[in-house]
Amino acid sequence: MIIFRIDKFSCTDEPERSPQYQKLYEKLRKLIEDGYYKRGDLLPSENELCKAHSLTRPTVRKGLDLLVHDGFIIRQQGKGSIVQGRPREIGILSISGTTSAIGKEKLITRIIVKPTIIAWDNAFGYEISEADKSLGCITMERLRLINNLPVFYDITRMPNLNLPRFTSRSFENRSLFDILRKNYQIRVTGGEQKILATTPDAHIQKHLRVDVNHPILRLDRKMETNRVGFTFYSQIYCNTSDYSLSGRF
Amino acid sequence: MIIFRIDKFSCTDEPERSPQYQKLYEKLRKLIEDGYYKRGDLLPSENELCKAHSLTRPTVRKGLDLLVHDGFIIRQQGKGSIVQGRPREIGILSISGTTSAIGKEKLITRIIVKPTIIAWDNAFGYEISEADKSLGCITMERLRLINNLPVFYDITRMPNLNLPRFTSRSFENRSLFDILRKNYQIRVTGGEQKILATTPDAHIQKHLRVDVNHPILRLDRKMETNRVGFTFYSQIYCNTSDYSLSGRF
DNA sequence: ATTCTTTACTTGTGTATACAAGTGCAAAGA
DNA sequence: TCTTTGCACTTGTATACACAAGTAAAGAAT
Repeated sequence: MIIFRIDKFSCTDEPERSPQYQKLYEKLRKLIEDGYYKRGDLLPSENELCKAHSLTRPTVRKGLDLLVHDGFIIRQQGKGSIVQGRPREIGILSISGTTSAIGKEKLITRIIVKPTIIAWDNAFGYEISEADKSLGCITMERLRLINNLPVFYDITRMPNLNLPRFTSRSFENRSLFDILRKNYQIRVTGGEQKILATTPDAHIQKHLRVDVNHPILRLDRKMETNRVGFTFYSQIYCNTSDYSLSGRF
Repeated sequence: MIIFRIDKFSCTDEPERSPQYQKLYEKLRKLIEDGYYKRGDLLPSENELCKAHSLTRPTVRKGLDLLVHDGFIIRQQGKGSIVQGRPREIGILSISGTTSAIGKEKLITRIIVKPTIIAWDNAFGYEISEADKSLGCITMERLRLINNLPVFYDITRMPNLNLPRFTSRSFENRSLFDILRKNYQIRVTGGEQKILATTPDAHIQKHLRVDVNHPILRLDRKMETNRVGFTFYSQIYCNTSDYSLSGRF
C-alpha cells in the first residue's frame, strides 16, 4: 500500500492556531491600535489580565513582553504597563514586510519581474546553503508606490521549495508576508540586515524616477522563518526624501 | 536633623548586580564570542544548563531568549540551541552604541564639540517632555574614525539631569554607553530610530571628507533607558561607502 | 537490507506559587 | 500643616512542576 505523505508545506487558508500568549498579544495590540487604550493609559494589571483571560501570570507576562518588544507599551515596576501609542509606525526596520510598515498610506505594488525560477547567483552578500543552492531560486521584483509616488524597489530571492501554486499566485497589491503566513503557515521570525546609502543605477533611476546624484538607501535583508531551514533574501532600494524608515531596537 | 538623601543618579564604579538570567546570558555570550562554541555547535541542553548553574528551566530559558534576540543562537524544538556564530557584528542598528558595533576594528573618537549645556531647540524630530525641556540640554558632537577613516559623525543631546561630574568627564576614545552604564548604572534598554539617505551639509562634508554629492546615511535615534523618565537623543551621519551598518530585527 | 516503531531526549507551552522591589496614597504622627 | 510611616498595589525575579510536540537514533519487524 502506498501512503501519500502530507507535504509539510501544505497549502491552506486557515489561520494557524497560536499559543495563548500570542492571542493575548494580538487582542491587546488591536485595542491599542484601535485607540481603545491611548498613549499614557495604563493597561489592566497583570493579575487583572490573568482573571479576565483565565491565564496565569507567566503566560500574561509573555504576551506583554511581545508588546514591549514592539514598542506598544513600556512597563514600570510598581506602576504598571504604560501604553506608548497607536500604530507607532513600526516600520520596515524591525518588522516583517514593506506593506505592514506603511500604515494607513495608500500603497500600490507593481510587479516588474514576475516570480521566475533561476539558478542562484548570489543572495545580496549573504551565504546560501548547498541544499538551497541545489533547489534553484525564485526571484521577483516589485515597485512600491506610496500615494502614487515610487518609494521602494524590492528584489526578492527565495529557495525553490515546494510551495504549491506559488509562482502562479498574483502578488499585485498583495503582501508577500501575508501570503506566506496565510497560505503556507510561514512566519518571518527575524533576520539580519545591512543598510547603506548609495547612488542609483540606471534601472533604479528609471523606476524610482530620480537622477544619478539622488541619494538612495539600500537594505540587504536575510529573512528567517518558523520553517526550519527556510530563509529568503531581499534587497530594497528606498527613496527616503519623502518617507524615512523608522523602527525600534 | 537633616538627612542627606542619596541621589538616585549616584556615581560609582561598581558593576551593577544583575539577575541570574542575565549572568547566564553574559557567560554563554562570552563563550560564543571567544570561539569556545562554534557556528553549528549545540549549546548544552536547557536541563544541563540548569544543573550546571543551579537554576531552573524558566530562568535558563530567559537567558537563552536573550541570546536568540541578539542572534547568537537559534533554537529548534527537539534538537537544541544551535550556535549561529561569533561576534556577528551586532551592529549599530540594534544595539547600544557606536563603539560596541564596530567589533575589532580600530575606532578613534575625536571630540568636536565638548559636552555643553544649552537650551533645548529640538531633539531630531522626537518630542521632548516639559520636564526635560525645563532642565536644559547637554549636547556634544563626536567624530568616529575606523582605521583612520572618518565614518561616523555623532550629535548627542540629553536632558541635564544631575549626573555628577558628567560634563567634565573625558569622552575621548571612550564609549558614552559604557560611561553611563559603569559610572551611573544607566543602561539603554531600547529606543526608536529613523533612517534616511541624504546629502551632507558643509559641516559634515568637512568632517567626513566627502563632497556634496556623496550619499550619506543619517540615523535619528531616541534612546530609552532603565532610569524611568531618562531618554536621550542622537543624530548620526555615516559614510557607508566602506562600512555598511548591520543589525538584526 | 529495509522499513517501521519505540524510546529517550530536546525545546515549547502552561500552571501555581513565592518573595523582592518600586509606586502611590491614605492614615498616623509631629 | 507638614512629614513620616505603613499598606495595598504594581511589576521583577525565581522556583517547581506538568505535559505537548518535534528530533534522532536504536531496536524490532518485515
